[in-house]
Amino acid sequence: MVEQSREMPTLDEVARVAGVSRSTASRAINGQVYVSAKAREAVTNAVASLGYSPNLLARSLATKRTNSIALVLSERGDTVLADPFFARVLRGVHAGLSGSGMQLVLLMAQDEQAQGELGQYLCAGHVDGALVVSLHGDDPLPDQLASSGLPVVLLGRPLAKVDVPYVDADNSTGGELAAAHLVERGRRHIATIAGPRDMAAGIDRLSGWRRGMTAAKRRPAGVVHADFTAAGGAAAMRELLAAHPEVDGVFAASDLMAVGAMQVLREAGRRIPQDVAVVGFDDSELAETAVPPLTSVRQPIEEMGRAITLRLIAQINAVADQPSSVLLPTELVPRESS
Amino acid sequence: MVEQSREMPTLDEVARVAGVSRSTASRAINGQVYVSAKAREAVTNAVASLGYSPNLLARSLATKRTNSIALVLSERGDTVLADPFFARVLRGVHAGLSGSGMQLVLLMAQDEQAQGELGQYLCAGHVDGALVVSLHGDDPLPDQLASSGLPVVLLGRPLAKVDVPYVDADNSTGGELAAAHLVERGRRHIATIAGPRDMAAGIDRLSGWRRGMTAAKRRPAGVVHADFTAAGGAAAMRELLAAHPEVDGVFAASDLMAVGAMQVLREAGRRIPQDVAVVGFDDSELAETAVPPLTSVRQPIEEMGRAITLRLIAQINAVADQPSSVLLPTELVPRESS
DNA sequence: CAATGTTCTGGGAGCGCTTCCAGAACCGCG
DNA sequence: CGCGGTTCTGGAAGCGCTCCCAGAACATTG
Repeated sequence: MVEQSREMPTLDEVARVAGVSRSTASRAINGQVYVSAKAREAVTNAVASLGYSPNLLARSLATKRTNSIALVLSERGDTVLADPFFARVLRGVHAGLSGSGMQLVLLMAQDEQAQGELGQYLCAGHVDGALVVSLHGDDPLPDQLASSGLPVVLLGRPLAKVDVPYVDADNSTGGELAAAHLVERGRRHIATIAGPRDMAAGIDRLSGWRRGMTAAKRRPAGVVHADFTAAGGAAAMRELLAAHPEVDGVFAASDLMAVGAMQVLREAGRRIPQDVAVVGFDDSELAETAVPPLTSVRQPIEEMGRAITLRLIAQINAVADQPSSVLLPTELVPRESS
Repeated sequence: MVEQSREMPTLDEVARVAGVSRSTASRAINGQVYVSAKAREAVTNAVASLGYSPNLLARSLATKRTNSIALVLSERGDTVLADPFFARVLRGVHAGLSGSGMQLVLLMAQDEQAQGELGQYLCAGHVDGALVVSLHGDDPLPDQLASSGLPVVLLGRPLAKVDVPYVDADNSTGGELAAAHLVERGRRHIATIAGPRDMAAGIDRLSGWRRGMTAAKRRPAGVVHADFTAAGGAAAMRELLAAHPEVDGVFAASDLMAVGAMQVLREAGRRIPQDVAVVGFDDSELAETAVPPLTSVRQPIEEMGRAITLRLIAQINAVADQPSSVLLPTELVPRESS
């Protein structure tokens, strides 16, 4: 059942059919110089007639280049995959990869134990480099990988100061934009549902929002941390309503949390945006389909995925002069919820 | 910049440090029989002290086993990745993979030209098997792969009769359930927004719905095909309203189309579910968050992803007695839209 | 025509691993 | 003590490819 119906032809056979040596066949196939037109043609024909395609494994073993990179989700895979964020990153990575001839290996740390295996797998020469999406900023993996010499680029600012290049959205400015927007909309009691304290995205959005509030000379009307999920956002909103019933503007650090919050607001009889204006973060599809459509801070996730990929490929090819890290701009997309 | 800081130790070095031959070291590492306790311990120590981890490439070359499988998205990658369907499949695949020690390589046919490369890559021995998610039923890829001897399992019934095992949801029964439900809710003029004619999912849901209608002795009050997107669903709904203003029940073959349809209904002043009951398909997150929450036919997507993965692994390991194909049950999840 | 380059070619040594095979070491037994 | 049997070991031959190197073939000069 597992048998490969036809044995794959090898380079030796190609060489034999073409009447040249294996070396010459190899050179012809790889388009190198110093191959006579005659030999090249013979090899080309042999390849075609045999339906030869090189064994990439063997090639990799010889060249120490695998032409594939890993996308590492350093989170429990089942959780992170539920997040549309991930799909968008993947799209960006895919875009960045296209035309490079590289393949993508998807890896997820499913549990503690697998974390070790993962590092081992990555260092065992199966990939040329790794993209690490590590939502929790204190992840040891990036450092571990980088110190083993594997080219690594991070998506998302790491919390610890590690010497690994990263690409992130300008979360801080995004938070600032949200604050400014709510102020501009005439809101007087502005609260925030912040992300987790152990994720850079959570921290930076919150600090940006704080900066925006300070700049507008406003005092925060409540700060509650949640976990970026809809349920978490709902719980946080309940908490906020209880503690600060006067709240009339909320910045949720993710669209998912914003949607959860809107649900709670609706149940509490608050109209959106008349009674309470809501701003989310991500500008995901969810924001567009929400009722009412959600004002949200757009972060260019696909772009980020693309950026880390290009950056990694450049690093693998030892292109010099790479910026160590990049923040991509965020922008506010006003809709009807504010 | 690309240098691997420390050269990876090889099996030879382990053997030398342990004072045994390479063969013995290999046997010890792979836990084979016929290794003396003494030798085994020496090797174990050497491995630990050197920080050795086997080069999987070399191992694969020797064993002709790569311990990785491909997930092939035989659609334009950027499109398919936007679909939450895909994320759920991936989650299922991931679950199915866990504990098997296999890795996942993600492949997408980005364009016509890449389609060929893709097939070549897959057959070039880089993976032990392939999962093919091919939404358009007339995709030539599955057949091509299977005939090259590579173990392949499909997600989604292929349109052409090919000799490749597949796993799909019982779309037909799902459509039937939707019809029966709308009838039971007392709807008299039931229409459907069907999926594309060239996808098995579209065809099967429609035929099931037709069967359900016939069983209830009802005549369809309109059938419009759309493309599974929200915009498509909206356009279809407009068409339906124009042609059949009396419609009071709609089965949309995807949640996305259902949401689009609901938008149009709302704009047309129809109340949901009082004036028009709506049933979707997928039971996605969208169905839960829609306003009003959408009655939908649940298909166990994660389960399907898991099933194809287990099936493929079994096939790779040449486990006999595999059912050729499987339909997983669908069920109706009633919510407030009907 | 010898001398000097410039293409082009095949042999062969790897890459790091598994695995076959033949033989060494050890076991208990008559 | 010799003998068949079991357990263990190292040598060596691959897996399919790349790439170095020495030399062959050919072209170009004085």
